[in-house]
Amino acid sequence: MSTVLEASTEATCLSPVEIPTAIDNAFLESLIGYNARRAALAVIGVFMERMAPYGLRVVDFSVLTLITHNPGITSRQLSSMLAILPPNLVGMIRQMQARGLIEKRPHPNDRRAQGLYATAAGEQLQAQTQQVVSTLESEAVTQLTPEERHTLIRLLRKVYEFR
Amino acid sequence: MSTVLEASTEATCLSPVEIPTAIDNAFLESLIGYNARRAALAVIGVFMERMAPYGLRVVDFSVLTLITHNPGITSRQLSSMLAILPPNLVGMIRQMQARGLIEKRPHPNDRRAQGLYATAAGEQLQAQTQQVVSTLESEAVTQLTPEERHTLIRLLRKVYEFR
DNA sequence: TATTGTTATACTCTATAACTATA
DNA sequence: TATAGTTATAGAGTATAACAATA
Repeated sequence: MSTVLEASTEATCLSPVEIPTAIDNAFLESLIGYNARRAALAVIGVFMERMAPYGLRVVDFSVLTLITHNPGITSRQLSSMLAILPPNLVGMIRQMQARGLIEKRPHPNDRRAQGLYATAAGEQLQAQTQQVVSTLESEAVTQLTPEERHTLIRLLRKVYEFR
Repeated sequence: MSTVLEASTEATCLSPVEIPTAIDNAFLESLIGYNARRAALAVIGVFMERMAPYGLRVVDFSVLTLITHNPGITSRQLSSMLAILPPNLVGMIRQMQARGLIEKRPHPNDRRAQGLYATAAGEQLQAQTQQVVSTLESEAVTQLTPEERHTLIRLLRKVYEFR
């Protein structure tokens, strides 16, 4: 994750032919999608750094969190919630199972499905990393007042819930 | 691009073992990064649909826009601005060149570098698609007042500029 | 010695088709 | 006939190493 917007500042030569040194990025910067993406990348970048020691990617944390908070959730439900296609969940789940973080149990009403449950180790790791994420969240919005933070989330929801 | 958060609503069976039907996603939804990412994905999803007829992806539009607004910009500068690694720009630039949208000219002061310039066709396509993007932006934030839109962008900048 | 643009390549992420067992 | 989970695989996106030409 690198700094996205660093204008080159080599003020060495003023060429007769116009070669830009300070870049005009006004239009892209006026777009919600552009700014939302940059903000997400910035936060998620730090997120990845902090999660790495625990061997979790962002998506792993999301999966483990949803399973912990929703014991018995199915793979299909995870797929819907996180917009991950079912085939791409198989490996993640298998890996977390192999690490002893989660386990599968037969679904009581549907023998096709399987309920997913966090193990004690999984719950512990989730609690640990949730704390890390909460701390990061506080830091990331240190520039924002609590009210601004609330406003930001409310406005972001408005943007993605209208579709 | 699918709906990310659709709680399964099969109200058929109330099982004795607790199998969640309405999913608890409260923690993830409380995170700036999560909401920013969802908002970005929502807007960019529509973005992709609208750009497809012009044969441009989001990144292509960004590149074409920066070249149009900064005639003579170098590949290295694009790389910094858009957080795209230099090797991954080569193909894009070659393709846009083959489509007659941009052209390369020798850099006046640095024979290693090349200035990138939009052709007449490139400028026309950029103007067309910028209009499409502006329209989309208006629609995407139709739920927001102009002031809210301004606030949203200001707060997003605060989040990603603090690093 | 450092930088620009490039090649080749590897790795990750995401998407599609098809199968099985159940519903 | 439709759905849950899975396999295999294809494609897109992103990353690193190394090179020639030039600074």
